[in-house]
Amino acid sequence: MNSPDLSQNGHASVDSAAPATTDKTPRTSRGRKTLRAILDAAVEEFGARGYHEAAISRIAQRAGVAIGSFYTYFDSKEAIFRALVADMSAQVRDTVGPVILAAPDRLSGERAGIAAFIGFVRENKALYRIIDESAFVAEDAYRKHYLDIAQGYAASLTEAHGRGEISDADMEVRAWAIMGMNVFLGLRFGVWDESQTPDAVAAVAADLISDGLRPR
Amino acid sequence: MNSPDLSQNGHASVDSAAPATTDKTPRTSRGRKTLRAILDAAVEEFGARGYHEAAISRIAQRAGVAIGSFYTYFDSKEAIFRALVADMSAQVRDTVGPVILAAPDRLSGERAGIAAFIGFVRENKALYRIIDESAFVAEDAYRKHYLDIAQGYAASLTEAHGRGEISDADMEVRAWAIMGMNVFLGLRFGVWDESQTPDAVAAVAADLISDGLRPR
DNA sequence: CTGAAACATGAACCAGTATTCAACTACGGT
DNA sequence: ACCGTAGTTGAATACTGGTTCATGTTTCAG
Repeated sequence: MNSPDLSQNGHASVDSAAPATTDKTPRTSRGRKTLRAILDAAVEEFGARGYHEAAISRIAQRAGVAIGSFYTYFDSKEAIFRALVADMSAQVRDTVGPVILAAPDRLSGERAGIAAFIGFVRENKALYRIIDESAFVAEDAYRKHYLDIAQGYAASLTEAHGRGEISDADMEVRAWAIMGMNVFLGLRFGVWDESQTPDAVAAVAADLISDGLRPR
Repeated sequence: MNSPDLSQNGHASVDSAAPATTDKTPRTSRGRKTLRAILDAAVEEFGARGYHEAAISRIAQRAGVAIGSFYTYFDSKEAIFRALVADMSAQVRDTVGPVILAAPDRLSGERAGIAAFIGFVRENKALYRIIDESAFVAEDAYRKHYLDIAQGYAASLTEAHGRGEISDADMEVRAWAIMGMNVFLGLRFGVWDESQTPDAVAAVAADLISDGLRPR
């Protein structure tokens, strides 16, 4: 495959002993700048037109470089798309995760997390679309994204249960249920329509997660 | 656009006074048979390869007809895809809706509905994928699909609240949250993995919807 | 300064495939 | 039996856009 190492701040890049024959990671600051430009252009292009309508030539144009330069940094259209998916998958986790953890208890963390997610989506509509489309372009990356999140989510739910904060049940199913909620609310109230505040939506959703529909 | 009328049993086909100049609806039983074959082949092809990888030539081949025959019934690749989306959108509603309504009360209906949905997904994986991909191929159809469902859903939640079966809150947000739950559970436990029974998953989800996470 | 490694360029190549169309065959009513 | 309409056929057309590559230019360590 061979893509430049995009890992910013920390996230170990798991290059399992790559023979480094054709490492596409830039070595000079000029290269890094070009890569950055291509990446940003790609987010715009993929976000605006979707994977298949997006054209490498247009990405290059947006980035202000020649087509050939694109291939200096990425092996293919799919390669850069995958890089973007992985990059933004990490961004979502790094944005929402800490917010949930910072809360005093699980239930209030849930609420803060949803609000943070909707806010993130509003600021990153293109990236949101990219992850969704990866289901059809790079299914394994898509699965990994949600499987990873769900796993972490289920684990923290189990912990919360250990502390007596939430009731008992299959935490994996719950994790997927709550993830689905978040994603759809993000689409509806983050991407499609911003007339409601993230907090208002999060309040309703968190209340549903905490107490359900049943009348008191 | 001009596509053949796929509406089975009832569902009014809203052909707003089409000049009928080029109606593609088959007029003979031979034609109906061919159309059916093309439709079935298209579901297979789109389901297996996704919209962009799918080829009209391959659909024709699967259906056992010539490429030209495809264009006897559909104006374009996108047209048949949209027809499939609309068709299956109706199928989902007609399958799950009645199950929910048949339940004695909203909360138990919720559970039956989720189980029915997961069951439906397992029997119709291809169609499930088609609806999801419509977000990128025919966004308006995708929006309509979920907006319609959410609307009906919110309305019935409001009714249930009127009957005192559920608590008060923004029903549209709730509808979207529950839809998202369903979709993700359908993906995870219907498409990706069938090791759990739909009923088991539905039980956990319905319990979450009814009583939330909070320990009793 | 200097040469090798990095990086940049974009025309040309090429594969895939949606759609058209002109010729042909089957059907159904009279 | 006959004719007009419905349906069938698949080679040819047309176009898009990913990828390659041979030829420059820039960077930077020594």
